[in-house]
Order: sequence, then structure tokens, then C-alpha cells
Amino acid sequence: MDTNLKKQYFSEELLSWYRKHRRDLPWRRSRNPYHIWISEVMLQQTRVETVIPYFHRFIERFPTMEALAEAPEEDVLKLWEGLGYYSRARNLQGAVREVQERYGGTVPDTLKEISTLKGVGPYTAGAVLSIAYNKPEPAVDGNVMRVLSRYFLIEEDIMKVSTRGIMEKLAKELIPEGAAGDFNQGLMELGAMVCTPRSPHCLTCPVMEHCAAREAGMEEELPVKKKAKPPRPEYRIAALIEGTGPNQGKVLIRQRPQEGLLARMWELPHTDVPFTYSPSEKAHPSIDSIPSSVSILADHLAEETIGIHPERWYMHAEHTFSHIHWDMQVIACSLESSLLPSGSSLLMPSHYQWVDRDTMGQYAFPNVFLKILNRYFAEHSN
DNA sequence: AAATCGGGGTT
DNA sequence: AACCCAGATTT
Repeated sequence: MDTNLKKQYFSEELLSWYRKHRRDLPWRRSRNPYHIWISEVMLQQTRVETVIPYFHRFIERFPTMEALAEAPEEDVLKLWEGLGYYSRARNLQGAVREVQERYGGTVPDTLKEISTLKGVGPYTAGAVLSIAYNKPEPAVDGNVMRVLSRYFLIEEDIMKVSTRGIMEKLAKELIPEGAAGDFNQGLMELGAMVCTPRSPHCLTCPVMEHCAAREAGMEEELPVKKKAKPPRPEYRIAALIEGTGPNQGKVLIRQRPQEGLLARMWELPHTDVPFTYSPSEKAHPSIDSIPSSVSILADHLAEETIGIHPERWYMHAEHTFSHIHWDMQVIACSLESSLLPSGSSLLMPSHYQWVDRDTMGQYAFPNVFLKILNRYFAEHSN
């Protein structure tokens, strides 16, 4: 079959399939460029079902770009809590402020301008332009690369930058006249609902008849993708420091640095230990079974003027990021003293804070620490 | 081109 | 346990 006919068939069938089968998603209920933009940023590397509650909370708290531009950054981070890739939140607010100042509060409608905004890469630019403004720009994400690699039997490694270029050119050619938004969303919808990574539902696919991978029996082998490196293990020890006196019932937390992993999020004080926990240490934990870790933790906190006295083993926690796996032992501690030279024993460095069950909600935590704190306060609810 | 940057659902 | 998700940025 002629290539151009295959393309025309694909575009027409996909478009009509989408218009019949599209899911009713919150960000599909308007074409507010700001709302579309938020949804696309939240959807980066994140599933639809995960995003939905975050999207509702976000537009309720920040209904307009003006509201988001004027909000304290910590409020934005708190609403992003648990969603991951927290630089997305900071970039989004920074970009919205840029739109307020440089573009008079209107999301730019050209590829050149919108692409200058922080956190708006090739995908997000194309998605916002096509969905909000119906501009014929491609929006190539993982779904689109999977669908196109199968339908056109493209065996290039989709992790390569050059392959992205091939896909974008192809995706742009396929956009039907005047239907960029629906077509691009249809491409992603097909990838999410029908042309899935494993065991694709070819029998219900609107373009199965001319799918090259299907004809070749290759649908399970595509797309070709080089395997990612496994996350490196990191062994860590954390202090759950229980307050006394005026801080009875509270726990000491600290804020992470401005840059890097989990930037500006709050956490339990903890540090890396330069060796692995043996299976017996994981299985039969106690302070005495990991004494060198405990002394490393005490030394680490002493450098931040926090003197601790380890009391008991509390729990084991694991957390996997894309590139790191944390294997963490949590030790309940009492506060020996503040080692600040001149202050009273109640003074703490400014990036430390006492919190209880009611006040911890003011601070944004990564999920691993959220779980530890929620368990602790559930067990210590006087 | 490779590494960094979260967290969780599916199979 | 492997895979991968409506990716962008930095090195």
C-alpha cells in the first residue's frame, strides 16, 4: 500500500476513533491554556490517574496565572507533594511569572516563544500549542513513539535523540487539517488505552488493518529501547528525634538544600553510610547490630550542632528513585543538647524545625519521609 | 550522549 | 522483578 495512503488512513481513522472514545478527563473540559499547561507539566512521566487529584487541588488553589505567580513558593511545593520531579513545580511557577511579566498574562501561542519558558520542552510546547490553540505542532511523548514505531515499523532506538526528530517530523505530517489538538490527544489516547507497552489490544485498534508491526507479528518487539541502568544502592541512617519538655510529642525535621535531589523538601535528618547493611542487620535490627551506622549518624548531626542520644531502632525504609535506591534504617533518638556555642539548648539551626502531627502538614515531604512520620504520629497519638 | 530528577502502577 | 509512564534540564 502506498505510504501516503497509509498515513491518510491512519490520521482519519485515529481522529474519528478519538472523537468517539476519548476519556472525560478534567483538563479536557476546557481549552484554558493555563489549565492545559498545568496538566501537561503534571503528566510528564506521570500517570493520568495519579495526576487527576493533584490537578483539581492545584487549579482550586491557583485558579489563575496571577494567583500562581503571587503564591509563596512553599505553597506550590506543598501542593506538588508526592507527585515527584519537584523542579517541575518551581519551573512552572517561574514560567507563569514570566508569562505575567513578558507576555501580559497570555500563554504564548508560538513555538518559538513558548519554548523559552522554563520546564516547557519539545513535548509540552507541542501539546499546549495543539490542544489549547489547535496549532499544527507535534507532541511526541512515549505513547506517540510507541504507536508510530509500531504502525510504521520503525526500528530505531527511541532513546536516541535522532529518533525523536524522525518521530516529530512524521507526527507533524500526520496532523489532519484543523484538528491538531484532537489528533495529538488521539495519538496519546491510543497509546494509553489500546497500543499499550505489553500485550497491545490490537483487535480493538482502529488502525490495525494497516499496522506494519501487526502485519509482521512485531507488535510486542516494538518500540526498540535500550535498557536503562539499574538504580545504584545507597545505604542511609535517619534520626527520628523525639522532643522533650516544651517539644514533647514533636519530632525534629530539616529542609534539604536549594539544589539537587528533592530540593527544598523537608526530611528526617539522615546521612549516607559508606557500607551495606548485611542481611542480618536488615532482618534483626537493633541499635547494637549497627553501631557504626549509629555513630556515623551522631557525628553527622554533631557537625550541624545537633547532639543526639540513640534510644532504639524504629523502622526500616526503602525508596527507589529513577537512579538511586535508598536502603534506610530509622533510629529513634533523644536530643542530648544543642551544640551551638552561645545559645540556649532549645536553639536549632534555621533549616531545622520541630513538628507534631498537626503542624507537619505545613511542610512538603517526599513520600518516604511522609510514610515514616505518619506511622510515628499514628503510634504516638496521645 | 549520558546523567539527573520521583513515585507508582502493570504485568 | 522488569518495565515504563502525556519529559526537561544539566553535564
